[in-house]
Amino acid sequence: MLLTVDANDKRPIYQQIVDGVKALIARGDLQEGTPLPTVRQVAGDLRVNLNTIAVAYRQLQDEGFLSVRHGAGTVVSIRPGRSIETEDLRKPLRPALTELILTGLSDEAIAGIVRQELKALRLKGDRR
Amino acid sequence: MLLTVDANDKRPIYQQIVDGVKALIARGDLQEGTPLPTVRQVAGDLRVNLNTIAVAYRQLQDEGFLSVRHGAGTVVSIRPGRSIETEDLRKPLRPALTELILTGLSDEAIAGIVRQELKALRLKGDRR
Amino acid sequence: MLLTVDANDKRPIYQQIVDGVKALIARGDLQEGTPLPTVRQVAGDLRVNLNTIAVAYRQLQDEGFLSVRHGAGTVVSIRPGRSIETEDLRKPLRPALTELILTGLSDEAIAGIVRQELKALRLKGDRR
Amino acid sequence: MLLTVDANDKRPIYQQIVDGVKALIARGDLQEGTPLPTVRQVAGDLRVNLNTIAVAYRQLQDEGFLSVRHGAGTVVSIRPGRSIETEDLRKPLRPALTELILTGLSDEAIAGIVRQELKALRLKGDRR
DNA sequence: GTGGTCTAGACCACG
DNA sequence: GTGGTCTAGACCACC
Repeated sequence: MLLTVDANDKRPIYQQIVDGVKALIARGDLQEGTPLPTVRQVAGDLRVNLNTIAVAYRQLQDEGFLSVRHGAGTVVSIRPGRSIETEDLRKPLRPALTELILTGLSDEAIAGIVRQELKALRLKGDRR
Repeated sequence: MLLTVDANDKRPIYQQIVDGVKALIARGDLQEGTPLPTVRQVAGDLRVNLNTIAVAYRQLQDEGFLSVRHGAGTVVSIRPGRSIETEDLRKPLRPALTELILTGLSDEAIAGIVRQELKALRLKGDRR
Repeated sequence: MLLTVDANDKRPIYQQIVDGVKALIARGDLQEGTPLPTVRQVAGDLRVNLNTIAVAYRQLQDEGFLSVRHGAGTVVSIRPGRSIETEDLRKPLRPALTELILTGLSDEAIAGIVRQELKALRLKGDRR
Repeated sequence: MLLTVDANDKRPIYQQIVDGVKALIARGDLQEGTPLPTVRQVAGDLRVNLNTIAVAYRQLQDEGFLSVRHGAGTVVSIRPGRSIETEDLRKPLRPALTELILTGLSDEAIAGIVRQELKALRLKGDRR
């Protein structure tokens, strides 16, 4: 698996897992139907508590990104389970963009950074 | 008062205050030297405990956005408190952009949304 | 416990904790990865309120000396949080040195005192 | 007068005044018998509250550095009014030295910095 | 169990 | 009157 957890990251571990899986799906590394490692295996690899991984998988399932087939493991499922409002998608962008503005960067410079990040997030197979 | 707190927001109250003040500075509503309302006043307006506001003001001071004079008030102070690395500014962007990608939006569409948000975050003069 | 608080000390309690932990790190008693006692334990040992210790730990985290994991404990983490300018390190020296000068001590005598203090502040190995 | 106050300094204003006068005495710019400007004048020059300067003068008087002659103003008085224990002089040195140690500087390097500072504090007539 | 946040209320230091 | 600190006690998020 390409997942990692960073102790210095301010996000809780379960959130890092959730975001990590989403990133892998977004870039195409994980496709519809791809089986995911078991909770136990991820927990062992990342040296993290079992419950933490279970919470992450549970949230991914709630959001419709994972499909749990009883006795047959977990597979990726692209169809989102809950409807998303664009406002909810824009909100988390704002504090991040505000920080960039406060460093004195121009709108063009910030747009350039965003374009770089988008490119990096879509580069299939780009192991961090 | 230009600050608000939203009970539904997942960020803690003090963080909402911090982000709110930064946004006001970024858009030019608060300029260098502008006095801020007292801790007690903000606390009263927002129906929030005194200490919560004090924590927010303290963090803003640590980051160099406020200059707090003990018995006197608080004023905006743009000087950078700690140097920020661009990597630290890019990281919070990624989960937000990933969510946008997962909705199926194209890079162009996402860049358009970012441009809209940047425009909204700037008020007085779109400088640069 | 190696930490103490002195009611006669003019520094606030949380600052004494911060300085105390830094001193333990500087002398090598606390090394990278060493777990720190929990907030509750320190609070109990020193007969001080929980929040006061939490404030100290938080400041140490902001300065990059501690890595706090939410549900897990706290460990020492030497990585620098913010870059420090030498000028900021020299300033607090000046009032202290001025007081020594005013007692009539020679530069050599003062330098001797400083050397003594440096020796006392280092324990494990006087490296370098 | 050569006194200044810095809003960004963490010390309270009255303490900056106290330290400033002591520094001027230590470097010889103010000598025994030298008259000091009135509280009112200093307050006006520094654009600071009258009471703040009065508190500073009061503390300097308590420590024996100022002598107030009723109706004849205030003059410098080198004989310290209260006995000083060396331990009390060493204590404020420690947090400052600890910070220097934590940056990784060697004892020699730190001693060098101290020597530089001592030299600067003694340079008569060196306007900051 | 851990740390994080918030409240209510108190007292002190500063200007 | 301002901000700074501290307490006691509560509830929540995380592991």
